[in-house]
Amino acid sequence: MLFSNFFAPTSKEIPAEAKIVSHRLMLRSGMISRTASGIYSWLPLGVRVLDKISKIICEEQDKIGANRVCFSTIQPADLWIESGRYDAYGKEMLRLKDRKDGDFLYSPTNEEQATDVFRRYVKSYRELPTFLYQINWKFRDEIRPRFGVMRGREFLMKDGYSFDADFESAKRTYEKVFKSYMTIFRRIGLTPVPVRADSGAIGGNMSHEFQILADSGESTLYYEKKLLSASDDELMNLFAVSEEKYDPASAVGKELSVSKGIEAGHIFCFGTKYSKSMNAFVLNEKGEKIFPEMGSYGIGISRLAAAVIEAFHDDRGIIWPEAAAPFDVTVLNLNTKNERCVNATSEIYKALSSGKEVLCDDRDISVGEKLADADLIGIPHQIIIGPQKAAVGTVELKNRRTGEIREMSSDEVIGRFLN
RNA sequence: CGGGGUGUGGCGCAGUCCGGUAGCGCGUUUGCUUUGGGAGCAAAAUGUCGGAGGUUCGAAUCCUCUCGCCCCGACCA
Repeated sequence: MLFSNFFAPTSKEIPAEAKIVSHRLMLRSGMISRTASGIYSWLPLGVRVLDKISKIICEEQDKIGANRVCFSTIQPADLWIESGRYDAYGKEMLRLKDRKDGDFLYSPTNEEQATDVFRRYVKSYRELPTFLYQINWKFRDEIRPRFGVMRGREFLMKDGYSFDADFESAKRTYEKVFKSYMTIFRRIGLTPVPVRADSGAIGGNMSHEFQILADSGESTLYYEKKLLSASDDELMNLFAVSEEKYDPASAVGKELSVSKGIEAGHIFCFGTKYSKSMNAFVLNEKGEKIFPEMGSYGIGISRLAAAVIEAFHDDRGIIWPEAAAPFDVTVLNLNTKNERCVNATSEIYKALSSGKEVLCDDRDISVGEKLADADLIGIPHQIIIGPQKAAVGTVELKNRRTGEIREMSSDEVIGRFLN
């Protein structure tokens, strides 16, 4: 992609509305654009990040036997009246009417929808466990949206729903998801802290939140110091809670850390609440009705995009971890009128485009502006082509993460990325 | 919903107290220069001052109502 052809409205002005660094950088780098309070349009840079994160999530969910679906975002009220949540959900649910004055809603979560699909098609215990997930936009009419997409009203969430024949099986599924989530966050380059949580409106008795450590986080976490180096099997049994559940008496003798965190994921094992209320059953080997033990599992993808920025930035801009980066590498031609620079840029750009996502800055603007944009957008690797070095046949490769700059020939830099 | 702010060219703001017909910086456009860290010079364009009503010879400014947005609290991925 040529920068001259790329829609990324960058700005050096700090938007007045943005109070936290990720929100500022998302606006300044042209990732998002505000439509209304808590509602954002995602611009090309932002969409690329959402796609990168989504891809990792899909790969890891598929590995544990989850099936990707896409539920309707508009749902009839009847489904929610059946589960009892139509009234219980309150004003956070956006309610709509169609032309026939029928009651609908924009889904804030999908236990009902998942249970409805399940009960229509799954009739036998032999088909369990069943695991459906989707990546789709949700709407919750939050009392107070804030911090950009960190707490938006409309947000992209991966939500999964599992159906197991009995509690033991449901618990195994829960543990598989737990590990899958740890892998997902780590692949994105983040350090997740799983804490025991309340199950809130979803209901149930087993629940963990996955918190990303960040000073701007809204949750306060208390957890055993050794948690950050524990294996996944040990993790579930270590002491880690958010502030609301923290009771100093239960932590005596444990060496605790206290940090702020961003809740990026939340998993629940809640039993038969929905299968029973919605009459979703299968027959067991004796021909008896059984109501599946359910779990639901969410990751806030749009929030995660912001959380990654909270975790990885400096005073110049974003520093994307490779797994979430909108492009793999950016090629910066510092002088578009210098023949050597133009040739080297074109050669490198063409070579890398076959195998990498490359953003090539071919704009005829000042050097400082290009470098500033490159840092602001924060693509992990920058290939810098300027007249001084090009004259001796070299370019510079800068690692945005470490700041390290290496001089190498065009061929070397191409080889570095296409090996 | 309660409390606190705020709304003025694309963005950031001044002007509001003390009414007199809108200004600054950035960005944008054109030309020239420049080219290794948010360029220089010159010229130019862009505003129904959030909206409605009122007071007045005259309203960004005063009054009434209204809407949007931001921050602090309860809720959540």
